[in-house]
Amino acid sequence: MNDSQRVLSLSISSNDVLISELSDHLNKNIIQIFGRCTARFDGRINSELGDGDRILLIKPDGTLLLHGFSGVKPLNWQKPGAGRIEFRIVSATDDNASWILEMYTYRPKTKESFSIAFDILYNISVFAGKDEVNLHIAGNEADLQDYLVTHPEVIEEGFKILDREIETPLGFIDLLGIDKDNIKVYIELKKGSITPADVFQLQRYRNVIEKTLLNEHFRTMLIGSSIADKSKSYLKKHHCEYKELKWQEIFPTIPRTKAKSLNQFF
Amino acid sequence: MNDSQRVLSLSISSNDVLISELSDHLNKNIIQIFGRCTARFDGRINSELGDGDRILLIKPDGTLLLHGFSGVKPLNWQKPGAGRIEFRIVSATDDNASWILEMYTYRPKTKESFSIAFDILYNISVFAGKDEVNLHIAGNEADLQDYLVTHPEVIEEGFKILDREIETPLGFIDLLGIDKDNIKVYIELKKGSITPADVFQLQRYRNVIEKTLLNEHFRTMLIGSSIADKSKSYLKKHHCEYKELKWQEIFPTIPRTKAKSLNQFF
DNA sequence: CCCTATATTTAGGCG
DNA sequence: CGCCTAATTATAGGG
Repeated sequence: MNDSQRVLSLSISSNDVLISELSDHLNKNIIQIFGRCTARFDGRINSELGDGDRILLIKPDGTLLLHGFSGVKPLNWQKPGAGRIEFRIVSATDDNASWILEMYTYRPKTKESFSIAFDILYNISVFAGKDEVNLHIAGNEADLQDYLVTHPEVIEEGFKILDREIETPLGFIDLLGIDKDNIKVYIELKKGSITPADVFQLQRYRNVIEKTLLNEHFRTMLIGSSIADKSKSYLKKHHCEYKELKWQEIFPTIPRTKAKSLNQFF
Repeated sequence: MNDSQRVLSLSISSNDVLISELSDHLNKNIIQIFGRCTARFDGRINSELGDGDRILLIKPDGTLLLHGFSGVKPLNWQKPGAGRIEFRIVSATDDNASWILEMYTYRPKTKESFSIAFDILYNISVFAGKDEVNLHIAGNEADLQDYLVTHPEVIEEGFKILDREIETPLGFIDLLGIDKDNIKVYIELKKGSITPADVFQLQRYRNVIEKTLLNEHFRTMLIGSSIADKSKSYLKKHHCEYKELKWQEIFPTIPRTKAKSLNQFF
């Protein structure tokens, strides 16, 4: 398929041809249907979507995305792993004057069914392409952990990291360090805001470590970029510490490749 | 705009016209660009996306979605709330033989920049439409909570609900009930599987309630659809209970409206 | 606006 | 495959 054939606009005038063409492109190319529709999803939840103009994307792996005119999340969707996607055209009225394009699929793994009914079709297109998905991400929690191992001084002066991913009976603690006074410090690391769940978790770990270390003095610390007052005082009350690290300020930007002329924007 | 004008395919031959047309449709209609591109996102995280064929959707509210050929999640995206989206065309080579379409936007609230560079454009389309988004969902946790309030007998015979959303020093407990022996039961409700975090949370709450109720006997219970063995035994060890509710079986299906002919699929 | 909690979370990693 | 956890989580709801 050369470049001029990357995009195909399907004719919506002939019903039989349309259904057969859609089937041809399923699991090969992206099928896109723009029209007015209703939808229904049943499975993990039941949802019913009233009339509206939407864009349906059907990816080659079977992913279904039904997008409205706002927001990041689709109105309805289905993950890959469903059975074959079926199309059919049914009469909307007794006199066969108008038609409805229906799509249906069922995903046995999660017992989910998803169906859409278009009563107006504005456009049906097919997109052919290749994408190796070469996505590099820098700055996630694992990267932050790496950074602290090589830059322990941002935690405290004279700080040293002894180990990471320390196993406890309850799971793993991100980091074990030692402060300038040779006191062990167990650290739970969060990229963003500290949630009550994080606080509970650290408190649990503290209880477990207490039993392990017996009378040895030690510290437990949550590192994150922000915390609610309520959580902060709760932590303090339970002998846990909070250290704020605005990682967006300290974490290095990934080196820019000469990504075409993109960087000229900056 | 009548139906025949819902979809517009922009000509990609004239650079100046293209940029001006794109600007015209921004924040009015959905702009869709299908082409070969690279992308870069900086802000909460830094990401660099290598060459590939993708579909870019720009919604009227400023939402940006860059989709590849598989999966539910976009490869890159940006939430609404960014500044104006800018387009420009730059020369890819010294002899001006080929061009690159660049898109850039910055979201001050989260200090995020997002840029995309298309070196091949297969298709640029614009979609006009209206969507009131009439989405009804049944079966989420709030519905399950409502259901238990009116059907407490599914928890235990002779059970009664006394209160909901009980405040603690850190967070809320979903339900407070009383069993057939007049023992108070504090309940944490989950739609799906119980996670270790849920278990910690309930245990914490139990400790807090212990101090409040002093010598009064009480029960604490996690309700969910499944649990790992490890969590189950941990719960038991800490005098917390687990009650399994396969809500998908007990929760009523939402009544089907005559959604065109959709239901004929079932 | 901050804070909290849910989600058809999705997706990845490990045992 | 189940379990666990991070995520540019997104998003809604409450104070």
